[in-house]
Amino acid sequence: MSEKQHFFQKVYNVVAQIPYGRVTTYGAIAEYLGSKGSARMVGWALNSSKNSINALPAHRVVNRKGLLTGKRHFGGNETMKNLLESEGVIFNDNQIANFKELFWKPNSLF
DNA sequence: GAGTTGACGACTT
DNA sequence: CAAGTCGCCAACT
Repeated sequence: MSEKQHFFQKVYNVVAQIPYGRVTTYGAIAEYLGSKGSARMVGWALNSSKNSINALPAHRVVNRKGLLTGKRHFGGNETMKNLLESEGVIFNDNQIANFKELFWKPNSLF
């Protein structure tokens, strides 16, 4: 297992740790991994995860604005938004209204 | 093997 | 304040 895979593995690990009703951002995860600017890799990791047997709560990962940019990868419908709303997340159109409150940072106690 | 894309983010104009 | 550009690194064509 190379260190690159560690990057992906870490993403899986962090995303899996996101508490119910909480959300995080790609950048926060990337930063936690030590590659602050590689938020795209986090997205790639999730993209790979959907192809894997991993059942990651990727719907809890949004961009820094709290926008569901990845909803199109959930089948193109509002599955992502629906799931989050199910967890008590308040939405304003496609943006999380109380994003700041729900923001969960890796390395944070949960 | 080289170029393009991508679930982002921060900086610059 | 809004839009454009660059950087990040791996995967896909």
